[in-house]
Amino acid sequence: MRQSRHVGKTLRETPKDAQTAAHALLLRAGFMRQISAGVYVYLPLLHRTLAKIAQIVREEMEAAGSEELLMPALQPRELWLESGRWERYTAIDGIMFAFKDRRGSQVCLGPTHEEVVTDVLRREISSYKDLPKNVFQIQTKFRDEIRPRFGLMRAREFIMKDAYSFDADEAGMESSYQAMREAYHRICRRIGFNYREVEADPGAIGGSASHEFMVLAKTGEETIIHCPNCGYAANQEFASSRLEEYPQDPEPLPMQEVFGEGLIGVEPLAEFLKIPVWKTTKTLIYETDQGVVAAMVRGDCDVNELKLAKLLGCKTLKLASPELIKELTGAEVGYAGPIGLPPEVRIVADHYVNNRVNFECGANKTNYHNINVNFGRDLPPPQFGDFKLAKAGHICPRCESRLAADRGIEVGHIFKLGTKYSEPMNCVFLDAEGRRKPVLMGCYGIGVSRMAAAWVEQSHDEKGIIWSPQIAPYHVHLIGLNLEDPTIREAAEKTYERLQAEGVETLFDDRPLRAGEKFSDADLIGLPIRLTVSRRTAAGQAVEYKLRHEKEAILLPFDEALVKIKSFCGLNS
RNA sequence: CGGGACGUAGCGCAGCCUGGCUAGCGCGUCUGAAUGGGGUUCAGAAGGUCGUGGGUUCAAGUCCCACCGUCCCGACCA
Repeated sequence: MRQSRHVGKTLRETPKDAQTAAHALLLRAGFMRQISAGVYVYLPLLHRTLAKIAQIVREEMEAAGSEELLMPALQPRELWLESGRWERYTAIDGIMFAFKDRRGSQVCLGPTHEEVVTDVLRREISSYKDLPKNVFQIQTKFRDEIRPRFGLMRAREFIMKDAYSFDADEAGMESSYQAMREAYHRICRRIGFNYREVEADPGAIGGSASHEFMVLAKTGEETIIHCPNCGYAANQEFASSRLEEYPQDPEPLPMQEVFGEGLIGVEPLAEFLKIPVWKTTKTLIYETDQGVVAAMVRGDCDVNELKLAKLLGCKTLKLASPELIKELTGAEVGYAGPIGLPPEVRIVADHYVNNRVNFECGANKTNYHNINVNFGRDLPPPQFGDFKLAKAGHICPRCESRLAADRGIEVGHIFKLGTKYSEPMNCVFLDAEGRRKPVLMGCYGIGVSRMAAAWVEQSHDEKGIIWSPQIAPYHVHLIGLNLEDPTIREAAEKTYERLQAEGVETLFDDRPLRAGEKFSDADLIGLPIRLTVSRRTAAGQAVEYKLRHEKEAILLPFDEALVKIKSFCGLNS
């Protein structure tokens, strides 16, 4: 492509809305433009990169036995009523674009395709002989995000690859899942990501097991908890951990109410009471769709709200308002405790709240705390569960090492769905004994557009993006300098022609600009190889060859440069 | 959804508090000249419904109201 005719000029200044490096660079380098909140135009350069990512994904999916199809983005409400997800996606979470068509039928723009694919496949499958099946598509998805953010990272319209597997039994589903999992590793490796696979929560999609593929980046929205010793790794919202336990007092002491004015937060409280932080207790008041809940965690911990919601079996969960807290506890925020709450408040506690002798908790009275509290004597033991938030420094659930934390960008997520959709949607088959059984499903997503952003987040310097040859929009950025000189112009044109003839994808900067501007643009756009043809090179039939991630350029005869280019980009000679 | 901020030329901003002639600046764009391997220099020029609608006023980019749009923050505290 000739840059003189290319759409997507570079910007000298960073657009003010750009928050992350990837967002800023993709805008500045002319890869995309924003159309509205969370909605972007993929300009030609980004379009090419997306196509390359999609192609890698496609090849690996097909290699793993999946078959490509394309389902509609526009979906009828009926299917979502069948699966039972309409309410959650529209009214409760409000994450789905839904509206009425001209006849008054409710329709939505698909944020995902479990319903449609289940509908499609239930018509295909009637016998165990029809299984297994595996289909995928690469398509635009729509999600009315609460807060679109960071450009392509959290957009309202984005490109996703989603695959779905259908099996007759557990073993089949397991092997489909493992095949997809391996394909995901191959995809991440081919693109060249520095990534980690982690255990994850099956969440709203549902199902029994789930893994996420996280690209490691400081600006990642997810926190990964992992064990440097045994390799355990999980999304923080799903991670387990163990806490250090401490020697307990030999005897329970009398419970006591202590005045401590304005002690907000466990650190100053522990200091004031002269007790270790682990003896303190946080009691958090939550409003849920099933009433008010008081959740207790050890003072040095936080609540994992996802785990808490699962334990409670509730659909919605949020911290109570200060007004409600005052009403229920009779105290200002900061002094809630489990003793003396109204009977309608359900009390639950994390396991690590238990097995402590003489612990502290709020007294439900402004400025007062109870110390030397003991379950059984001072209050009935509540329901216990595991809902503390795992953190770096906690003990690994699988070995004795300390956990560490990293930030990551979720680019892939795979789920074992089981019969979550096949059962309500009646996607069934007859087995060899003639018994009717629901199909076992799996679903497997990859954020194609998010991968592009994740790459930039992971691979850039102060000058611009650094693409790998695998997903770069073009292999070579050919810079022509001194083009007003006909001899040089001809040399540059000829170089361009030969590169194209050899199958090297080339962006040819034929614009009448100064060298500095061209080199700056080249660095910003970040194609992996830069070739320069100029007064310096024209005489000797040479070109100047420079890799984006290296500092020095070298002068080479064209044929030698061509060999290097092909080998660097993995092109056949 | 709650809270906050912003909307002035293609991009980034000033002007608004304290209303007053032809609304400025930098970058970019166009013309000319010089320069010619890391955003060079000089001279000149074009380009704006001041988000939209209403109101106050002799007078509104500036004050008031509504709407639209964009961005940021949001429990980590018991």
